[in-house]
Amino acid sequence: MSGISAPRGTKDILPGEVEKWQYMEDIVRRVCAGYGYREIRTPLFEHTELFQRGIGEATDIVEKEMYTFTDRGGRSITLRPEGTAPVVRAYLEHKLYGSAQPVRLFYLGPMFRYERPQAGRYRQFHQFGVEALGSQDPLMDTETILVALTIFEELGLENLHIELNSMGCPQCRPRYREGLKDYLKGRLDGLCSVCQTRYELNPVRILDCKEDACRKELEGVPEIGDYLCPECRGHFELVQRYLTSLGRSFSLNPRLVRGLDYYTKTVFEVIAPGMGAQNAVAGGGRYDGLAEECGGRETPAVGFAAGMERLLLALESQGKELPLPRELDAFVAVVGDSARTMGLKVAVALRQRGFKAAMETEGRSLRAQLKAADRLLVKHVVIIGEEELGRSAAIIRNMEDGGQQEVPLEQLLEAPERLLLQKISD
RNA sequence: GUGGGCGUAGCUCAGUUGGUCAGAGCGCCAGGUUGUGGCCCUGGAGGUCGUGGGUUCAAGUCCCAUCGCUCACCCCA
Repeated sequence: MSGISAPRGTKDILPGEVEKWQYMEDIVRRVCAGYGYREIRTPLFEHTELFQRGIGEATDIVEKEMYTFTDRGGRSITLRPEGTAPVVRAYLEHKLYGSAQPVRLFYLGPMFRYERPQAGRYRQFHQFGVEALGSQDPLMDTETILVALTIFEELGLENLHIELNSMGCPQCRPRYREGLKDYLKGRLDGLCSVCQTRYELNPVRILDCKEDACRKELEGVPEIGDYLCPECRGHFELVQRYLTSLGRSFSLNPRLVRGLDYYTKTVFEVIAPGMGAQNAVAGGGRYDGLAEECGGRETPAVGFAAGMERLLLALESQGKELPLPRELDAFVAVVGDSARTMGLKVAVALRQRGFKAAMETEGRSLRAQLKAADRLLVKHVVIIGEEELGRSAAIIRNMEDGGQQEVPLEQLLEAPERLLLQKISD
């Protein structure tokens, strides 16, 4: 209603909502740490070139979704649309290949893509992700998938579906690409206009097209699985075997291609049921060629990213309520000017003892103060009025059961924990 | 970029074929209880009816434009 609102595709996360985010972030950090991953924080913007080279010119992200601008120094800058390229850049820039390999990293934060917003899609959205750099072991592919699944389970999500595919490597993917083009050559007229341009630029992505016409032409399309070189085939089989050995179910989807060019070998998505169009809560895979593409040494790596808004939506659609703890341990209510000073002392003493405590500042009636405390979901109200002050005492009122008792001020100031904790455990 | 739906108090919404239509519930503030929350009662604050044009004696109510929100397509988190 007032003049300025948050920009399209962005939103404020207000108290009441932000606690859910903190809860989710805590789980992400704890699980990642439990797998030996350490947090990395990269800039929110990078040189545009990083994403152009890393993600690939022919991708939707680079073609039409980046927030790119020229800074005052004439540099082309882009708000990060994803987290992997920046992490790889940091790994190379700080020569992390010099530390013990593989390097396990995770990140958490906002990403930016210029798209039309809709349910589960925003222009500023939040992802967390992990990247394991310096390992070509299929066990590492499995590990990153496990990290994702563990986090989702800790959050309480159920019935998640894993889709797996292999994109091959520089040895075998070109052969598949050619096989695909051979198959499509006589069918170009039947493809949508977008796919006709993809034919030359990035034919593999035609597999991913949802147009009916294209799907029809693709009915007998060769699958990459038939073209994988022995190395890629063996790698993919091991990833599957490791997952199976842990009792993890998944399905193979030969059409799973992913929108970024840098993937090699394993790719996967995690799908949440019942979420409508935007049902991919996480996606990732192996990207053995990205570091070289960024101008660095060859570095095999694998990782994934998960969308936090979508996870919250998935939790909501599954009826999972995230725990919302009571915010304040105590509210100090004061009646009369002289009580204000003592109330201030009491509030400070409570906080020094580790209690979360707020106090009355508006000079309202006791009734109004209790009403306010009630709405703040406070466990206890400490009441200090002229009468109590005269007796060097205060009242502690339990807002959950309505019970209250008068206690000496001295005790409240020196050792409040017994008074409040005793009440809490009741 | 394409297409559909919607824009009336903080929130959820009523407002019949244009003529007391500027309202209700909840929320908020205050009082009833001059020192005690949740229930109840009373009162109060709060809206250029998204914005700008147009039609009309008269427009939340019709028309156009515009902005915003929302859902879907493409694609992705």
